[in-house]
Amino acid sequence: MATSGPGTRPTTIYSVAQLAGVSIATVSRVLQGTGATSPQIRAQVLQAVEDLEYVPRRSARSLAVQRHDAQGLVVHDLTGPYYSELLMGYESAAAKFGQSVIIVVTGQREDPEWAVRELASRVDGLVLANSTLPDDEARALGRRTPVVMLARTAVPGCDSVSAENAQSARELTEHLIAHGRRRLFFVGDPEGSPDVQERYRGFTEALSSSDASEVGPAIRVDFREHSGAEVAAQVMGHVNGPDALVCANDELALSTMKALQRGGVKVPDDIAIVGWDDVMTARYVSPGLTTVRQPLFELGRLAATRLHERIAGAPVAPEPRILPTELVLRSSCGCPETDDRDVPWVTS
Amino acid sequence: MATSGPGTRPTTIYSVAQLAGVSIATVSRVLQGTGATSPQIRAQVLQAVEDLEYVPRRSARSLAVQRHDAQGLVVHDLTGPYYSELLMGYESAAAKFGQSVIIVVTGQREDPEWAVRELASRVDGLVLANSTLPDDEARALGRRTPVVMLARTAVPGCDSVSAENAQSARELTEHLIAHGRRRLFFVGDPEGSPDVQERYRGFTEALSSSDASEVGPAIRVDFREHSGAEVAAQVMGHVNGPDALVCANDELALSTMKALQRGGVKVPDDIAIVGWDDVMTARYVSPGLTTVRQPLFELGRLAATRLHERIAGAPVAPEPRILPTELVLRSSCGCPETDDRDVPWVTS
DNA sequence: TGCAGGCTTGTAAGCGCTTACATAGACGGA
DNA sequence: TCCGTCTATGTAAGCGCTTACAAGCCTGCA
Repeated sequence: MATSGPGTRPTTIYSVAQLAGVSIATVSRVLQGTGATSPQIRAQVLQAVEDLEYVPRRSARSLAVQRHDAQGLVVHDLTGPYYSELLMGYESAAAKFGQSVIIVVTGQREDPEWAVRELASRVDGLVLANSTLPDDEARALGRRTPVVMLARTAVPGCDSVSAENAQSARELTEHLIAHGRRRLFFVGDPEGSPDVQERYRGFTEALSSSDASEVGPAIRVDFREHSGAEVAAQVMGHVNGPDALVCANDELALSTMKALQRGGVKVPDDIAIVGWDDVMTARYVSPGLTTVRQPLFELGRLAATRLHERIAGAPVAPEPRILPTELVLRSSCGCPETDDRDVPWVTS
Repeated sequence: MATSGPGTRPTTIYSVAQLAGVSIATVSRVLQGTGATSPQIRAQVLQAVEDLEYVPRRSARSLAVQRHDAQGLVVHDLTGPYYSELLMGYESAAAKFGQSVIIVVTGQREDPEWAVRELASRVDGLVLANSTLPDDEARALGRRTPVVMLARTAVPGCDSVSAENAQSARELTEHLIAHGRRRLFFVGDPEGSPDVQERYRGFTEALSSSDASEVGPAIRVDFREHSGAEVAAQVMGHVNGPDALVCANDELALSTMKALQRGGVKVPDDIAIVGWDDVMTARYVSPGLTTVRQPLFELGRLAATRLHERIAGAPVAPEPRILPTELVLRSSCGCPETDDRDVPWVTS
C-alpha cells in the first residue's frame, strides 16, 4: 500500500510517527531496537512502517551516527577470472557484517586519486589493490581511515593481505629443473606489479641456488593475452633458446603456448610452460597448463574481514597476512598427462 | 599537512571556514562553484582546503541535496567472465557521470529483498540483473526509484536492456542444419534464466521451420561446468543420439565437449557443439568452440547510461533496448579450422 | 552628495535521523 | 497518603552540508 506516488512527499520518519501517533524518537527506537518500548506502541509503529513502505534514509543516519556501514574496494581493473572470484569473496563477507561495498576501478579513470578520496568520504574504510594508488598516497589515506592493502607491498600503518608468491615460484622453478630443464626464462614484467616481482624473485632464487643456468633477464611484456605472439617470436628467434618458460600469469602462458604450437614448437617436449592463476582455460587446453592456484575467494573474504575489524577499532596488524597458494601440476611442465582429479568433466 | 591525527576532531566545512576566515557558506560556494566569489577569497579557501586535506562528508551533502550520486548494481553472482566485463563497462560509464557504484550480490544472501531495499536507500537508482528479485518486487521498487532491468524480461514501469538471444539462436541452429545435422538437442534449463529461455525459443523456432527433426525436450541441467559429465553420459547413452548440441552457455558446451571427447566421441564429426558467451577458453580448445559473442562491456555501459538518464529525469523508455550479438564460427560446429582472425596469438 | 543596483559575503533554516535529557505515569513501600 | 523509583515516551539538540534570503559594500550616475 504505497501512498507515495510521484509528486507525493517521500515518506520519512515523520510520516511514520504521525501515522502511528507517536514521536519520531519512538519510531527510531522501535526500528533500532534501542531503548524500551511497549509491545502496543511497537506494533503500531511497525504497522505504519509497513503501510508506508518506509526505509530510513541512509544519508541521514550516516550523518547522525557518523558511520556508513560501507566499505570501499579499489581495484585497477576487473578483467580476467581473478577479480570476479575475489569480488565474490569480498562481497559475501561484507554482507555478513551488514556492510555494503562500493567499488572503484581506477584503470580508466582520469583522476584515480580524486576518485579514491571521494570514495573515502562515503565509506568507513577501504581496500586498495595493487596498481591503484602510489604508496605515499595510500599511506596518507591510511592515516585518516582504516585501509587494507590487497596483493600489494605492505605499507606502514596499513594492514595487508596477499597470496604467497615467491615460495610457489621457487617450487615451480625447481620442479622444472627436476624435469631436466636448464635454460629457463621468466616472462612478464616484474615492475608491473608486486605480485610479479615476488614471482620473479622466487624464480631467480631457485635458479641461482641450483646449477641449472644463469639467470637471464625477464622477457618483459605486458601481462595480457596479446603478448603471446611477441614472446613466441622472441623465443623462436633464439639459436639456443629456452627450454622452459615461467610466465607471470596464465593468460600470458596460454597465449604464448598457442603461438609456439602454431610455430611448430612442441610443448612440453621442446619447451615447458607454466603460469599463475589456474584460470578455467588452463585445464581445457592441451597439454594442460601447470600453474599456481591462488585462494581468491578467500583472499577477498579476508580483506573484507580485516577491514571490518579495523573499522570496529582493532589495531593495525603488525604483520602482513599471506595466504598459501597451491601448485597445480598438469602436463605443460613435462609431467605425464593429468589423472583428471579435480577436473569438472569427470564424474567422481 | 594533515592537522588531523587520531583524536583530533575531523575536519569539516567549519574548520575550513575558520582557517580561511570566512563563513561556511562561502566555503561551500567556492567548492561547488555556485555563486560569485572573489578571486582573493577563493584562493584563501582553496588554500585552507588543501592544508586541511578537506573532503566534504558525502552523507551530509546527500542529506542536504537529496541526491547520492551513486547507482546500485544488483547481480545474482559474479562467476565467470561474464560479469567482470559487464562490471567494467558499467563502472566506466558511471565514473564518467561522476557516479559511484554500489554492488550487491544476491546469490548468497539470506534476504535479498532486504538487501536491495537497503541498497535503494543509499543510491539514486538501481540496475537489477536477472535472477535477483521476483518481478513484482522489482515493479514495486520501480515505482519508488529509477530501475533498469538487465538481461531480464521487461517489467512495466522499468527500463530494460539486454542482449539479443532468439535471433542468434536461430542463426546458430540454422547453421548446424546447413552443416547437415538433423538430430539437434538443446542443453540447459530454459527455466533457469530469461536469456536461456530466449535461446531455447530461437532454437525451437529454427528447428520447426526446417524439416530437420522434431524438437526434442531440452536436456535440463545446471549451467555450470560440472554438468558436462552428466550431459555426456546422457548423450552417449542414446542409441540414436544427437548429432548436434546447442548449449546454453560456453561453460556447459566446453565441459560437455571434453567429457564426450574423453568418451571417444569425435567433435565435430560425431557430434557438433556450440555455446554462448565466447569465453576465453572457447578459442583455446580444440576444436575451437563455435559460440555467440555478447557485447558485455557495452551492455554494462548501456545500463549505467540509461539509469543515469532516468535519474536525471528522463521518462521510462517504452521499448526494451536490445543489443545485437555476433556469431563466432570456429570448428566445433563443423566449419573448417578457423583462419585465426581475431585470435590473440597471431601477430596481425 | 545621494541613491539605485550589482557584487560579494554572512545568517540561518532546513535535509532526516539519532540520542541525551526531561517528563509523565505507574507502582510499591513506608 | 506521599514519595522515590522505574519505565515509556516526548523534546530538542545536534550531525555537516546547501541555499534562500538578508545585508553590506562599492560603483556610477543624477
